[in-house]
Amino acid sequence: MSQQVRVRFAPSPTGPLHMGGVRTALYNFLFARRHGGKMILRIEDTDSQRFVPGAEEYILESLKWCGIEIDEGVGVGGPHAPYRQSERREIYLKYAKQLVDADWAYYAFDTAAELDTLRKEAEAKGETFAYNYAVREKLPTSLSLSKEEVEQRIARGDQWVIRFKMPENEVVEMDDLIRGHVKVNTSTLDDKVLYKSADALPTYHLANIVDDHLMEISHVIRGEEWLPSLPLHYLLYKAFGWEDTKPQFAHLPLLLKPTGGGKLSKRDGDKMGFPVFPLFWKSPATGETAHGYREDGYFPEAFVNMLALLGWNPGTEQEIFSMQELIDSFSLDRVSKAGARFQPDKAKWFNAQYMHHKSDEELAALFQPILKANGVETSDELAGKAAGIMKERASFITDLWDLTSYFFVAPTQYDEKQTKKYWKGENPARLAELREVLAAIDDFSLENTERVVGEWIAQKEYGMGQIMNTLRLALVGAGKGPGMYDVTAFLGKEECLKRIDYVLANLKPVE
RNA sequence: GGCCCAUUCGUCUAUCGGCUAGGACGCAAGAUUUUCAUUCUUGAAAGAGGAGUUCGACUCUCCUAUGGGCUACCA
Repeated sequence: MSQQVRVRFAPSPTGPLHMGGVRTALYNFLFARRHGGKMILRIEDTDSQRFVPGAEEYILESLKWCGIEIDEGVGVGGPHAPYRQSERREIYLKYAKQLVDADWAYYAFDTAAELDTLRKEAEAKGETFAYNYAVREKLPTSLSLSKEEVEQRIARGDQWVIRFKMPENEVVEMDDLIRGHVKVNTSTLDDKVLYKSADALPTYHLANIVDDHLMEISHVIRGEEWLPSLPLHYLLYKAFGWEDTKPQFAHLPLLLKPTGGGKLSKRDGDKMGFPVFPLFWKSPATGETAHGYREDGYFPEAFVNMLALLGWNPGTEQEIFSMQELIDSFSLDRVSKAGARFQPDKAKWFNAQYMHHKSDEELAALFQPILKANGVETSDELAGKAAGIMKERASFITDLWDLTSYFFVAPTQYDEKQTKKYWKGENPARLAELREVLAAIDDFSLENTERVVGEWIAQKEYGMGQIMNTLRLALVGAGKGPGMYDVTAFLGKEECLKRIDYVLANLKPVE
């Protein structure tokens, strides 16, 4: 790449950032890092109606959690500040007027209500209303009105918009890094609003092109939903005379629902029990809440890894990637063209992989808050040890409590099935015998206990399964858990004997 | 309706004209295991349909079908 790579992630703060948005941000970030370029965060808050308080903070926190670093933009500043479009409003009018002066745009005075009736009338006749070359000179615009009237209307405070004057019957030829060559005839396009006087703000199209130009963006990597407006954007670059610095475009495939049709939405997550947002979200307006990957026990590395492989592949059979490995292998030409259906099972699998490879120390740090929430005060060492023993069986950090609680809290209730199966016949008496065997052991390490008990069972010719499961019932309270000697070693001699004594004294054998 | 994009196992995908179509998730069976998992082995499972180009097409072209996106003074 000859010029400096500068990419941007430009979300609109209209709600929590969707995981599809996170993926777009991730691909931008990977591309920037891969090419030694800059990642810019621009907030596109040009819709004053849909602004949601807290959404911007949510976006920032989400990116941070994922390890997507911003080089320039909202939150960090930079040479092109401000990076919030609402703080750049005075910039856009000048450019909009420049387009009017160059006859690439015009003023339109229709009200929303008037346009609405025009649309309805057309619909009634089985047609579709398009604001384009066919009607713009028949409607109240600066193309049909006299110069004086236009000035008069503006002066007296009539509301107006500036619309792009879409050429008639021209073919726009575009190149997309993912989709290749695309052609569109301009007659199928309409005169998009670029600027609205009502809130003195541009629309997406104008603000986007102006800012990308001003911020020297080299590559626009965004969702496929923007492909239909690419011709407009191409024409805008042409109208401004910026064609030689026009960025390259890459339109990403969409993330689709796990089942059924359409793109992934919040509702799917609620229905099928998986998050569609990176972080927990509570709507300030409605109080509605939504699950987040973070709170649901996902590791950010796993979430990012899973997201990266949804629509991109490295061309090898590697599936587990650290962020650095993603950076080293990412390339736009290995992004697929078709939409990718999101699969919760695969996300879970990725998380389990990371879970299995975490060190005891890392797990301890993540597990401690959960232990505390369950009223357990313990050392990081023990928390990590318990987590380490059981991590192979867990997919999420949140699974760990169910898997390890008996390490920290002695059972007082005993699983019915396990009790029925093993707390009968000779087993209670054998457990009493085993208690004495254990009591005589000095070195209570896993290996030694295993050896001593093993020899005892062999010598007495007892059934291994009966003995071990009875012991499991006493120590764990159920038929679950890791290897029995993992439990004895963790608990220690004193606690083991205590739990056995409790069972011997309190649990009534079944007949 | 119009415009645009897409189409390989159920799902994510590999294949850039030579294929016995590979991997992963999930599923099934088996092995391991004192429990539950993990792990390992094996298995079932795909080129939307039709024309063309070619010695040869999953790969190229066209048509059809299907899916998706867009069609706001929202992004």
